[in-house]
Amino acid sequence: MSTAEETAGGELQPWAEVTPDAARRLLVAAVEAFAERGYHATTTRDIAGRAGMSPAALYIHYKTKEELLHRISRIGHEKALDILRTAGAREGSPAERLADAVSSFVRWHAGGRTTARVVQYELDSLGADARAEIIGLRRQVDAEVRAIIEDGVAAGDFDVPDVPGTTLAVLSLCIDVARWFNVNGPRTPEMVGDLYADLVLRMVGAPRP
Amino acid sequence: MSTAEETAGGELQPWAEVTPDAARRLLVAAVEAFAERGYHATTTRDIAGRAGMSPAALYIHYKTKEELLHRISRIGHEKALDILRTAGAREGSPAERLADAVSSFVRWHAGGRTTARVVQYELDSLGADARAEIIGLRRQVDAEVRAIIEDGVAAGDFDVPDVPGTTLAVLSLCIDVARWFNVNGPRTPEMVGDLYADLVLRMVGAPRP
DNA sequence: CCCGATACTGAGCGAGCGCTTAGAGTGCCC
DNA sequence: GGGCACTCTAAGCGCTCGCTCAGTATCGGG
Repeated sequence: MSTAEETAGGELQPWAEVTPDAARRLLVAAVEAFAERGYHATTTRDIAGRAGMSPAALYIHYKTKEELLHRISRIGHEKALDILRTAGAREGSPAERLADAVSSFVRWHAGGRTTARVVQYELDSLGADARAEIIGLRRQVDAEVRAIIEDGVAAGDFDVPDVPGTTLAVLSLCIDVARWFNVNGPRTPEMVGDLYADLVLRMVGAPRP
Repeated sequence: MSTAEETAGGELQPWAEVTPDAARRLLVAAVEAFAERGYHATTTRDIAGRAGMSPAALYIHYKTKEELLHRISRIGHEKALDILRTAGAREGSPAERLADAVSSFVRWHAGGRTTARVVQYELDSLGADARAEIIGLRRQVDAEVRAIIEDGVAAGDFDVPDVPGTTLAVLSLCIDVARWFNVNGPRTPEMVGDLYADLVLRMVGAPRP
């Protein structure tokens, strides 16, 4: 996690766990292609081409095209959950923890927009079994954010009439960053993260710095 | 606009302008199929089948499959813009107008989730020319919301450090409703509209009722 | 009563899809 | 140095895609 792990897009590579090297290259190529064109509009020939291999090479490392999407989705959701768990478990007031969770979650969606797009918007392209597994991870993501908001309400720091609804809105706001964020736009991921943390603290009626 | 215009899903039919009848049936079938499976995963045979016609019948009324998406997208964006213009032009304080804009915009995204999904998430499936036209409509949508927020800031009713960023966040929040809203879930479109209007007033630091 | 215009169908074309298979190249252990 | 496991390619199979076209049913106007 210490050495250079950036692509041309300035995106961190959380794919170090994928081995061997050829399998990782194929997976990274698939992430880029799925993010650009969508899962169904991407061909296995396109993925293999981006990885500098023949179309048949894909099937040495993955059983089907859908298995690629499944692995991308699971690793991505685990990373997102990890980010929220880290923010939720840190020391500090509920407001500080919520601001940390939102800003880091948003930074991940903006900075790793290619990955986040696939993770958040291609869920319906998975088969029933794989989709059910991913939905389980999403429930854990939801629970993580709700727990912070409930802490703030219990501590009297937040004013939230509808905790489940507000949790949903906060997550929805963060996730949609992957749809509109433009790497060549005027905002850096850090700027959006700070703006959104402030907006979310307003939404829960927390005292802001 | 007065008589029964509801589908089985309880969704208003804004497709009265599409004639003749067979062309409208094909377009409604395309909206449902695109919303369920996405544009690229939908076949022309599927669209024609849902409309109770042969695959070839589609090409009597539309030149290509993409023309169907283009027409759906344009009509949908015009409807969305119309909703925001109506709310923005009504009488009342900036807070009342913003709450009205958000709640009606959200009701449209939740109640007409099938249409909204296609309109908001299949933009990239359009060709360059059609996409450029739709992006123009989106800019007008953005301008409409920003104008209300600017009015509130000018009147001293709102506290918004970053008007463009907050406008983006408000629209993003509303649009993402089309992704997660579930017709069989616990919330009605009206409940989500009210919740979101309140959350947005908090985001802009407006006095709330 | 027939005629042309309109709306539609059945059959199918060329292309590109996901995926398979036979075989070639490469390195490692004995 | 020979055998073997692993990795990759060239070729192509069966299928479905978007779309086309010749032909049929229907119907209002003369």
